[in-house]
Amino acid sequence: MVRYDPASAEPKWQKAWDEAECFKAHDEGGKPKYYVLEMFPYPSGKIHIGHVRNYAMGDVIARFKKAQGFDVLHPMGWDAFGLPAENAARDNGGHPREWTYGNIEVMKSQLKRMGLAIDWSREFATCDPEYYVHQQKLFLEFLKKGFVERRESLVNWDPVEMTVLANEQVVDGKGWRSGAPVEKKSMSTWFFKITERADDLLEALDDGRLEGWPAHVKEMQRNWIGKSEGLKMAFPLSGSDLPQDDLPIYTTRPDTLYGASFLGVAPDHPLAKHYASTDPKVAAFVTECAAQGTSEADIEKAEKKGVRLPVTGRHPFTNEELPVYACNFILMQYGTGAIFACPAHDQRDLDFARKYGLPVKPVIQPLGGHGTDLKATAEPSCETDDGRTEAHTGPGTMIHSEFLNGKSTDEALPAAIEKIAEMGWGEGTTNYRLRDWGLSRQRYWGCPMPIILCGDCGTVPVPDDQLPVGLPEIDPSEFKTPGNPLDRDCAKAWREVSCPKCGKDAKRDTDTMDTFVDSSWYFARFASQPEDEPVDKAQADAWLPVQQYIGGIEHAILHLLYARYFTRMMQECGYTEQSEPFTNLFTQGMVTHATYKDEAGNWLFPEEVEVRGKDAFTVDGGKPVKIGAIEKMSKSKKNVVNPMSMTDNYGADAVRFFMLSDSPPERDVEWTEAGAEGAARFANRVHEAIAKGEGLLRSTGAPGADLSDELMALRRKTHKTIDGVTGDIEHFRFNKAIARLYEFLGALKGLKTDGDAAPVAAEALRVLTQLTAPFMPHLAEECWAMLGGEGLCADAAWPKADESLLEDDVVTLPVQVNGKRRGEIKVSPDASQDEVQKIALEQDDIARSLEGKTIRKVIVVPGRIVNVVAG
RNA sequence: GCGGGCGUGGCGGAAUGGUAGACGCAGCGGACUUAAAAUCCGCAGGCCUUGGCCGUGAGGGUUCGAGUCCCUCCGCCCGUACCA
Repeated sequence: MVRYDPASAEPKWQKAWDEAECFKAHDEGGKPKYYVLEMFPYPSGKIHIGHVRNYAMGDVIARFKKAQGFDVLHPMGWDAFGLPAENAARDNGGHPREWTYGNIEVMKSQLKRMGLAIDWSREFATCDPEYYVHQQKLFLEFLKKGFVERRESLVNWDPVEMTVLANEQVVDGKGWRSGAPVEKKSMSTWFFKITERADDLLEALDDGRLEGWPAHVKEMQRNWIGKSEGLKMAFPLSGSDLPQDDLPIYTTRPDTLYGASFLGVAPDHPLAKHYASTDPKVAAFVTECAAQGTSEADIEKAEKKGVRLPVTGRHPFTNEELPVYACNFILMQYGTGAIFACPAHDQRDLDFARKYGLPVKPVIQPLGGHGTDLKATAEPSCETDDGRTEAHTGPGTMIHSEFLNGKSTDEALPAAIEKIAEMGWGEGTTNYRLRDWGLSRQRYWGCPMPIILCGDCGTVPVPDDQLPVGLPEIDPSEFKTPGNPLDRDCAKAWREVSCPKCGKDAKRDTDTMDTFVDSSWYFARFASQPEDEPVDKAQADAWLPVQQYIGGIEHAILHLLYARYFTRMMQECGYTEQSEPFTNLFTQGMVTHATYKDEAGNWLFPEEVEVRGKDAFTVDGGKPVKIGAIEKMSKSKKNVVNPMSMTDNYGADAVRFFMLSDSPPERDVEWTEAGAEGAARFANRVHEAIAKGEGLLRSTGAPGADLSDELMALRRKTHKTIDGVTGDIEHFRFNKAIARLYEFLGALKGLKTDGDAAPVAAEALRVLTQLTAPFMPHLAEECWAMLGGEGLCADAAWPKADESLLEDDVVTLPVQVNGKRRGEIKVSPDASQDEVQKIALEQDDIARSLEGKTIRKVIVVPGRIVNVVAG
């Protein structure tokens, strides 16, 4: 018998699919539409095993939905702008464009080798001018509608490299390459006013529009938007050289106002900056904070520190003068950048108060237990039972708070707001953690802003007939110089233009757009790509929203929130009826691999290592190798495998199959060679089983009604497998679908293919082939052809389970005594509870276990279990 | 720090509150072979002498019954706004 040979079969069937235009989406036609999309890849050089997992999942869905009769759109493209292309140009010479398109070519051929059911006719890269011209048009439309504006913002500035740094490029407050302390610099940049949509973005998480999203992703977005109800109020200031009369603060805990012991402002708050200009101590502190990382984690994890400012603020209720500090844990971007601190009921405030000897005034008596004898005191309080001291941030009863005394915290909150509003000091307000989306990037390899900056007219849109604003040709050597080449002489001719409004000398905006903009509407462009506008509404809405979106959890917040926001803006501009882009979302886990180190502690690639049992050795030399932790694949630890060499070894089907077989798709999966071998073995076993039924689909009809028990059992197994695998695919339980395929293949052992058995075998083998097809599409075609199936397996209709064959005529029920399994009984599935109870109590093992005991209760769960309670 | 996730045999993992360990990997035994590879068949959570006992990160709780629900704790991973 001929063994299955993926190396010859896979290219053969890929060609057959191509020629039949099997996976082309049809805009016209009466079939229901289904849009399945995986997050498009960044063209980094070659495909990663993580891509294989992602696209294998989408491919299962695409093929499954096609078989179920849908007109499927399953496109592919490239998220092609971004910093790595410039880094590559700097390090290796060449132009970012060449590097990017070269990578795309390689990765496309690699994806094709995977045999994915993709409609390649809709492919584009975001760096194609034909794509970004429409992005520039959208930007200008959004500008006209007031969704975008230009304003000042702070960035990480590397004074040596003369460039803006990403947060990840700031290490310990220093630039990653130069090592120079990073400065915070103010620049005029563009913002999408996403905060204006915060409420709708939040509401849609709960009003049913995103029912098909994982709850945890919605929770993450909810927290990210961070809506809070609170109080905005101003504390009147006194002191020398006052730049402002009062200090507006924001708090979500106005109930703790009587516990206030100081006021705090962010280090980059105008008040702090004002005193920094005259007081060296304040200046030193502000500079120190500016050097601290800008990321939220850095700020929150840093030791709580501050510096006293020469002002005090008057407490509106007590008239007490509270000291004002600049504190490193206050964020200028959140609220008003200023707070009142209540150390007794906020941990950060308490840490700070301890350090600087500030009073701690408890005003909430915790519910129940400890803390009942609290007094207003300058000492740290709220001791817990084990002697630690921590702030009580939970609910309780108000004390030492005049008009609030005796109220619960829930009652005190609105009461305090009302009183402050009455007195005219402030008002209740809603605040969001979400900030506007700054989209300007001081980089070359991105979509240019279609804006001209004129000294007289300000920001002027580039006229429509001059779009796209392309990237100027730049000599590759320019990328060796740090900073944005668009700002330098090499781009002078491109940059210096006359103002379209007044005709005077002006210059282009040299910033390019955040690459998140590129990925915020690509899914719409896949659905419809007219030449003269971003999308055609009718055509786009025929496909949108994406029914199934699949990608990494790392995009749970930013990309998905931005895409949701963009869809709303496009809706308002009349490009779609939709407000939400993705109906169902699935977030898949990462691919991990063991790490290896040689005796000297150097990382080794998996192909340099031979694993024998629990030990490992180098391939050349046989020196001992230390096996380390199983971790996310990363170049630095060399624990990466090349999907293409794996495909050479085992076949694309086996690689795809293994990626889906071992772990639930939302969880991380560990790549192992043994697993890929197992998948290849499965392919061979299927091929072998099918070979027994060669031509059977041509030579035999449907199974008859009068069959032996054995053949009936096989038919039941066949139909139960259809039912199970169908449900598993629908619910993204690919690992379980595959387990069922293994089980089914096992049940086909010793299959007879003659006489009465022929039609039953034909049915079983056809079902095996078709259920395997979404996972191993090439093998399935080979099997389909062997069985004598008509046309391509990829075009065949999905098998339907016969309901009458899904139930057995006898069920086995476990019987427990006091919750422990003591025996089992066989009963008819429709036996009454009384009958089941009777049979259970008479069963030998059960009767023995019950000897000398009194039966108190018998619980019968139909079709499940019997539990006898006895004592 | 905050937010999210995960924790079950040697390993990946199954299990609408109802037989814990389906299925796979590695392992062991057997068949085939001069031999090996490949393939096929079988065994397999742990502990005690055939029937039990113990077992789902730790500790409590709810229940006739808990891997699953509740509370407390431990460990690991991800996100944290200019990486994509």
